[in-house]
Amino acid sequence: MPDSNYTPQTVVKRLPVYLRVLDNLLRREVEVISSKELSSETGFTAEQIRKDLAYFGAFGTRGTGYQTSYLREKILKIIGLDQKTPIIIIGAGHLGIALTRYNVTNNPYVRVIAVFDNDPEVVGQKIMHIEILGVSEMERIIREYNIKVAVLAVPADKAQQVVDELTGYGIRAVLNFAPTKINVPAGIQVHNADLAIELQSLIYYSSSEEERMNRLKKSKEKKGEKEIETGQ
Amino acid sequence: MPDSNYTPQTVVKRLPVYLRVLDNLLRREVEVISSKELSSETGFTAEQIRKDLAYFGAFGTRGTGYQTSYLREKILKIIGLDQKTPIIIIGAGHLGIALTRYNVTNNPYVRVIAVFDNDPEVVGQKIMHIEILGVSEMERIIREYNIKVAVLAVPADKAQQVVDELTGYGIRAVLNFAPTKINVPAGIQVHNADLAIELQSLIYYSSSEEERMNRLKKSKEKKGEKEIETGQ
DNA sequence: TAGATTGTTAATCGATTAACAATC
DNA sequence: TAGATTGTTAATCGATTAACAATC
Repeated sequence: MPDSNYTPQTVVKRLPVYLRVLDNLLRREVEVISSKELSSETGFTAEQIRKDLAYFGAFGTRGTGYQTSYLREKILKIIGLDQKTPIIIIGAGHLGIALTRYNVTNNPYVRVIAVFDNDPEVVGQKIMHIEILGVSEMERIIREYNIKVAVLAVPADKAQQVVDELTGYGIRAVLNFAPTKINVPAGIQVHNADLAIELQSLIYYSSSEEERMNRLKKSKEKKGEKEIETGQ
Repeated sequence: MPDSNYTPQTVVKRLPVYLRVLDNLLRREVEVISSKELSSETGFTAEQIRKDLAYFGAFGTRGTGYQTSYLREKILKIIGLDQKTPIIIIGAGHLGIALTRYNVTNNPYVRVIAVFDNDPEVVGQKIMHIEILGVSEMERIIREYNIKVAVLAVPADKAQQVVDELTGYGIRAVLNFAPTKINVPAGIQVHNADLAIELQSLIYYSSSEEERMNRLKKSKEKKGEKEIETGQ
């Protein structure tokens, strides 16, 4: 029963793109924007943009378009970015450090409260002004700051165990960079940001259609042979 | 005209997941696996897995399942990972460095040929054993190693310009970490791995359905008020 | 042969695109 | 009023799920 207020995930994923474009437009002091112009800025169709926004309300003016700053405010509210979201990052390896720096410098909508690691060598150090804490401090920090969102940058073999802990402490959404499937109770969101998988699926497209078809043909032929060999 | 050999992108994105699971199974010396078991390892349905594989051929044995090592070989061929793919990484900032290390240590299917940066301070340094070269060397390296895949980790305002160069030198697929839309000629693939956007869409789900509905309601009410205020 | 599981076709579901009335 | 553009409903497209015959 997808209740009447259900919004497809595919729509939700586009909202931050709209937000970014609106931020850029405001910087350029563009005060009004049509769905057609938003289309050329985002790469999504104008129809899709209008339909996406219609899930949440009617924010435009017929004949004119959308008031940039007003639409931005609305989208901020819809996503829940009207206040800075406190987040934590688990894992202070190279990726964890890069993600911390990235979010501190480039993501104005979140506040990185702390980074956690189990290596005593790095605990106590700082990434920019953010402290690296031992994992034993996780529960305290999560509860103290009422943190709901965690970024996971730990090795694959530690990921499930860490997420079990996190959900136990009240975390509701995890951005998982560990290359492994994670099981969570209903209602908890895990989004996978699997860099190796992204790259590998891209490699599929890096050969021409012709090369792919040749590989495929060879694949099918070999299967044929194999069946004959073993089929007797 | 989606020709008969066209494979949906959504299927291609699942192939590396199958590959990873098969790698793990082989390590555990599991020799045969059913679509049902693959389902529990991947989180995709058994029907979907069988249908995905059917795009490329018939690799299983009815009544038995799939031979792990054979299916792995086939998927390697399909994606084009049967030989190590040479890639380059553009941008030796924190993210570029993290991506380089990550792929060198964790992605056995690619070989990072070089990292490029325009900062003379970092050019000449090494990340693990990989050299950081000036961007003026890009063309030479791309042509010398016949590189088709690039990972882009440069600031947003440099991204389009760099990609224009890359495609000019023969790059056919770009994994873009820069938070901006990139325009490319037909036939060139750009996949966006936008970390801030991933995180922001996750934040949407970090509040409960109730909280979201409240925000939404408020949003719609305010819009209502606004219409009344300005509608006279 | 009986049991299991694939490969494939048909049915369903969901998302995108097209069309257009509403309205600024 | 004429032109423009939204918001919304209907049509289309594509992907997932269900069903089942083929076959090991």
